[in-house]
Amino acid sequence: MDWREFDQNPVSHSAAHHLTAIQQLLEDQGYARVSDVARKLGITRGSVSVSLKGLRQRGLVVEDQHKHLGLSDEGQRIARGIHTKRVLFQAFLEKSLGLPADLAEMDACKIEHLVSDLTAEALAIYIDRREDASDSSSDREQQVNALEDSIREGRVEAFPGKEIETISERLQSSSEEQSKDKDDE
Amino acid sequence: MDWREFDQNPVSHSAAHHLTAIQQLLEDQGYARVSDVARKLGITRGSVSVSLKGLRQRGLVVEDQHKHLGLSDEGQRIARGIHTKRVLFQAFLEKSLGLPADLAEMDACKIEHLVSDLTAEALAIYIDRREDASDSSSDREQQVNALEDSIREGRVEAFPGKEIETISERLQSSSEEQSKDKDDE
DNA sequence: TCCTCTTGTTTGGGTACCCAAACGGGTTGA
DNA sequence: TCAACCCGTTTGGGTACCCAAACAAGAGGA
Repeated sequence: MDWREFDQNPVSHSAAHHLTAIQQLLEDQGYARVSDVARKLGITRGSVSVSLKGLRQRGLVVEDQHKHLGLSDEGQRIARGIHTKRVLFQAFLEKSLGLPADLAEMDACKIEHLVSDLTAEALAIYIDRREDASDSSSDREQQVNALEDSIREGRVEAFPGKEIETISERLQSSSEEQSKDKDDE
Repeated sequence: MDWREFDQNPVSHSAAHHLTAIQQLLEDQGYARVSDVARKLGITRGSVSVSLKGLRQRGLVVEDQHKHLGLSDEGQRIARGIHTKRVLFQAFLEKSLGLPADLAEMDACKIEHLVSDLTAEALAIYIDRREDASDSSSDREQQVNALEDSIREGRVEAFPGKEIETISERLQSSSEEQSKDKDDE
């Protein structure tokens, strides 16, 4: 598998944030201009101007006669998809893994545009089923406690600690067995 | 929160793969040279030569008198961490979310270097607890079935479909409630 | 010895981002 | 009317990657 698949995504990290920024500005204030996007993303107007030129050529962003920005159908679809992925991952990291909200937000932001649609779909189904099935609050509490124990013991300081690496090795060897079984078929 | 945190990671996607490639080559064949790394990553020797110059300056990669590459302690720690994260995420995507192995591998590869150590730690704990707790095979089967239903219904074609977006909206509004509660305190 | 192969490096070109700075067009208050 | 200001765009510079191509150095085989 080519490890460089990462940069042949539908949209880059930068593009993802430009699109979602426009979408959010439209929701919040009814319009979006280059300056608004620049302010929201914390970069210069010049950078946004250039980036949007590309997105306009790709047909994701449109502009009316008053320099007001909008999203094409495809642009909307992409922006919605990214937003959905962010929400799903943030919720999973926070509620299932027990991570603090700010860290969950940051990690979700980093990966939102990278994961495939099918992965997001599967995560949604997974979260949905867990929520129905059990008293998730006590579940989450247990996870938070386990995590805090781990932090207290200082394992995270030198990642990966011994315990986590044992788990990782076990997972790896079990998946190797599986692929061996597959070869035997 | 600054959305550009993504590029101020300990190592870039490229660097991550250079380091893990060296580590794996050392395991597999006992040595690693520029050409070996280039072959493994599918890029030219020239690119690897330049990239490794930077990693050597950062003290992550070392070189003996015979042009044989190695990892410093810090380099080893980073490579091990990335590898561990890849294994954890791949296992989660495949076994808990029921994704096909190749997709799980691809998505894990994309995010392995981005997630924080604490997130990986939490995921390890999470996986570990689930494995002990329940008959995970039937769990996984259920998840796979649910996912296949979803695919059959063609929801993934136009991501995000209605159902998944409903879940996402619910998650979002519940987390907004939470932060409102926090403000009231 | 000489030819050939492999190896590692350097160089010039390309892409995708970012910034700072300058410029031209509007709007607005004095 | 005109200076002050905000807008969007363009331009030159910087970083981090990639490639292709040219080079020098070493290792062998004929």
